Amino acid sequence: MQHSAKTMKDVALAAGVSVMTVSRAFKQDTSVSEATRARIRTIAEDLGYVFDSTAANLRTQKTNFVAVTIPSINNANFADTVGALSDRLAQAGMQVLLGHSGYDVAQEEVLVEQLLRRRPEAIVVTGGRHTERTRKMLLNAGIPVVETWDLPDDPIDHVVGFSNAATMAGMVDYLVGKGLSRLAFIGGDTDGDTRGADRRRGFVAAMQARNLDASRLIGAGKPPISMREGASAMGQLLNDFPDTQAVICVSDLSAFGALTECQRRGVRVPQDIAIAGFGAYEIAGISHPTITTINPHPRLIGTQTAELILQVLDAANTRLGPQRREIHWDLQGAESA
Amino acid sequence: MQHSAKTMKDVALAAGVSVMTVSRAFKQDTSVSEATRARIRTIAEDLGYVFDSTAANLRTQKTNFVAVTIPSINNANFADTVGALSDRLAQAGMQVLLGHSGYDVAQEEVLVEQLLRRRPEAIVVTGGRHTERTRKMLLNAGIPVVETWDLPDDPIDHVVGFSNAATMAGMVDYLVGKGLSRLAFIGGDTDGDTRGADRRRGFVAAMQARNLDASRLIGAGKPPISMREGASAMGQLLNDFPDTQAVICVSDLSAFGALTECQRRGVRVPQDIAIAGFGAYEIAGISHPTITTINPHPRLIGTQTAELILQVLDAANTRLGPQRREIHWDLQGAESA
DNA sequence: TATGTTTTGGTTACCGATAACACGAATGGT
DNA sequence: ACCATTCGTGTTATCGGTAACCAAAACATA
Repeated sequence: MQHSAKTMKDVALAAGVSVMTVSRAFKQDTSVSEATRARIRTIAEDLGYVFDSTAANLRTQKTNFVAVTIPSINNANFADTVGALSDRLAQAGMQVLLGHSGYDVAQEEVLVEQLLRRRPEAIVVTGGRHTERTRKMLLNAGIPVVETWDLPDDPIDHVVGFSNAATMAGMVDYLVGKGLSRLAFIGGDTDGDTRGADRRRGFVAAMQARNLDASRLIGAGKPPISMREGASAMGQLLNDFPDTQAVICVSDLSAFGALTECQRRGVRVPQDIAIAGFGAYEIAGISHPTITTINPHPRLIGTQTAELILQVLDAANTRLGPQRREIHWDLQGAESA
Repeated sequence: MQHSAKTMKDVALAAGVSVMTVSRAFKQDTSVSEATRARIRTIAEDLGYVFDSTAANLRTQKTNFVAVTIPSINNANFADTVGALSDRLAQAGMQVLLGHSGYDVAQEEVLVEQLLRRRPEAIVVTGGRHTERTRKMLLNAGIPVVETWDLPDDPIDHVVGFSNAATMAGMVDYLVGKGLSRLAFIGGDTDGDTRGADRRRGFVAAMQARNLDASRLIGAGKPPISMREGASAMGQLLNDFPDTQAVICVSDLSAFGALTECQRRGVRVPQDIAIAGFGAYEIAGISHPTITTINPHPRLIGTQTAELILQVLDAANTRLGPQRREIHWDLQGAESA
């Protein structure tokens, strides 16, 4: 069964034509008669020939790869973005080369280097904070770079994202507008999750701007924060700051965990304490009560990124400058706050 | 900024050595002095040179790619498997090339063809049901093939999985052991999700084997079934078969949706109706009540698959036969059933 | 010092496709 | 019937690395 892999040469031989003709038969290229093309295709299929992209990539200097890094593959938000990105790029015949950095910029650096070796035609990174060397590699790569899920002050190239800090300001305003002022924040206790850290900073800044106490910060463990960690953080919050009126969690997963902890303790949500999350995960819309959250439209980030890439690659000759697409997030008021 | 990409030739020129020496400096190859290797590495970094795998892959006929197809990227179970697989393979310098088929075997066929063009050194597919042409392509590929998340009767090559039907038999036994006999099943209403369909068939077979009525099957929509669809299916079940004692859902997500529907209707779980899920998603362990579920150990499937691949590739000369690793699932008895 | 061995680095050909160019045959307009 | 296009196909060189082979230098041993 372990055949040596067939090449175009084998097909050419079997079809009695030159290798070049076989090559042509596998493309849109009109310079082959329909008759020979069909014949070659059939022969190729019969022989079990599979086109070798590797060789074509080298010759044409085009890989049809778009590299993508995300913090974790096991996160519905990022998965949504990658899914949408991948589907849209597939329509244009491009393939996603995915890597995950484990919420670690040092790991991201290793990953970016590995991915660039594969000569992708564009690269998408999640977030706007990177090591110095990562920045340098991305700048030198000579391909479009898109930073997503963030709105960096000093972008490397293109940006498709939103301000994590602004979402927190929006949520603080929403809660304050409901007459709640003793607010807390539950998030990771390191800056490994740079977007989570941005949200925490955004919370603190928004509170201070309104002359409110911003010291109720609960560290829930190493990012990403799970439901379970959200629950234990809520336990800690209820013990340490029993008069807290509302808590913003770094994600809906921790928010749901927090909610279950309240249920276990008989604390009513939102009457005794309001809970808000982030991400508009499906659970936010179906839990009981439903969770107030921020929808950053992950799929939209994916499609917009894909379309930006296709547009930039298409206009490569026209020298299109860095593009910036801001995604408008929504605050989904629901039952929990 | 749009430099033309540097090649080894540029580095060789700058370092005053031959291209071959540069090539050697980038490998374990001992036939270069440590002094020149360090010098070349430094010069390369300064020039912003990035190694081109494409060329190396063509020459060596090795890509370090392992292709993987999953039904959906947005599924915590498959994400766990891919994450574990990817991490383990990365240790061996291999990279995962991921594609998703949208729970559609025709789409899987397209995907497999695309992936094989990239000349992966092994390919992992989820499930044991494929189109005839997919089977043929995989058989002809001349690389190790691993079918996962299933235990096919007629495997293509290697297998790392478990019997979906057996898990349902186990769950039926568990529920019957609790004195419940009027059981229902909630799942997708097409066979798009082949593993889900296997579980439904397993449920029916197990019921019939125990002389129980297996007609309480609720179709919840096109796979994958969401929490929301689980909720509406539960509504339908409560209306159509009000005396049902327990329901098995095709996944924990639909089980959780079903649970929330019960909460909305004031139906007590498990006193009025017991609910069981599948997958051991995090939510099963933290919802209130916690959900009785099957843990198929998704990460274990990933690491076992990775190790099988490394072992088989390593022993390529030794002609190792098809391997079959059965993953032992656990029934996690919890509060909901 | 002479000879054998190891280390280090260079030369050439090649992986499997395709761009660029070439050329004979078919087609068309007058 | 003649010359200009267009069409269909072949030939050659090439993409950027590396295997295989080779040669000079460095080192070791008698």
